[in-house]
Amino acid sequence: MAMSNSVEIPFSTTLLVRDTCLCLHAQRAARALARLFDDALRPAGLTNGQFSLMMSLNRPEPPPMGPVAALLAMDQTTLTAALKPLQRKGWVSVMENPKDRRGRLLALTGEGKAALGRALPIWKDTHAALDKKLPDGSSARLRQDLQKVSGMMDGTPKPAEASRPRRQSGRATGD
Amino acid sequence: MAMSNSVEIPFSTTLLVRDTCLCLHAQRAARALARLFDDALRPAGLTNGQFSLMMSLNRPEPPPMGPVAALLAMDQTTLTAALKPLQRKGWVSVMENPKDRRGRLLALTGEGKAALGRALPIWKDTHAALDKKLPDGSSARLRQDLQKVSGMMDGTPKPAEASRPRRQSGRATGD
DNA sequence: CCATTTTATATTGATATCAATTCTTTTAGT
DNA sequence: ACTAAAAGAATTGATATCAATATAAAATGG
Repeated sequence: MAMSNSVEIPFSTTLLVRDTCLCLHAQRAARALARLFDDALRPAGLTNGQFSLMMSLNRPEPPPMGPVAALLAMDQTTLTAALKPLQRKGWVSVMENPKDRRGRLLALTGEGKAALGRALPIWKDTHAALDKKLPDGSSARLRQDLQKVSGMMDGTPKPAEASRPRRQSGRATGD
Repeated sequence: MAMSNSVEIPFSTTLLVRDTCLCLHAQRAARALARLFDDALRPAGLTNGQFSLMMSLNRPEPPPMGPVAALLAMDQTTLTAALKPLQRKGWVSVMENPKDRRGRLLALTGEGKAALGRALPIWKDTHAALDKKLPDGSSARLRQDLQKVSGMMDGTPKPAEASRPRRQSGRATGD
């Protein structure tokens, strides 16, 4: 009598989702590429994410956190957390912005630049090998398409909801 | 004697990496898509990853863990961890395989199927909206290219290294 | 049948990710 | 200046991710 009415989604639907879901495909490819670059960069003491983050800090002027998080399409709190191990290693310095004491300015240290310099040729080789393994033109096309996707969701908050709270309602309850 | 010799990577290199790194582009797009689907699926009490995982369990026969992890291109230990909250919710059952008592068989419960059924229309709508926002043909092309990337790294261990240890050497030491 | 190896999964520890919240500082409005 | 609102980050708590390792059971080779 329990009768949860087991809605029985057809297997064909499962196959459809499995084959068409862009989000699933993106997560899979992201995991696979992360492992590829993590393995390659391990001798340099960096993960793929740390490499990208540190490279994004290699600028003429130390950037504040907000724009860096936006560039990497990650939550600001994720960036705060990601900086911790890099600060501990002495590769990144986080200093108060004298012009706005709420803000922080992020900069590579000398050691950080050296580590990044050691990682760079590994990145070059790994990426070149990846490019070569992909069918001609795939690489550039994929890059553009991925950029479209991340660009679609970033800065442009649809009108009709300007300045919404950080996110809608309570977290998933899952009764 | 410290002499870290601050290798000064040119800013142009930073821009090159930022613009061409497939791994970075994949991570950004994956994060953006994850947020999109997480937000949409929240009322159903699922994240995008939980949705994909549960959908992959909607089969005629309960699969063991290995193939599911491979399908999702995730580490087996990640799958073990990902199952925990779903088991707690009573949406997925993990049972010992009577044919091979090392293994586990994964199955959706009735409640799990019901939850997945509630999430399905949300996925459909979200994905349709996403497709519509992408330039014509981008969606299918992106899917194919992503599949090539994840497929490139999965089952086909190059010869000349058969049965390598789970991963090469020690973890990144950092310095 | 027993010892060795291999296979399937779990555990531990570290980092990554994000929602919700809090704290501080700045900016706006008066 | 004073107050209220907004902005930038940090913290907390939960899940995700993976390397290294451990455990158990099956397969394999005498």
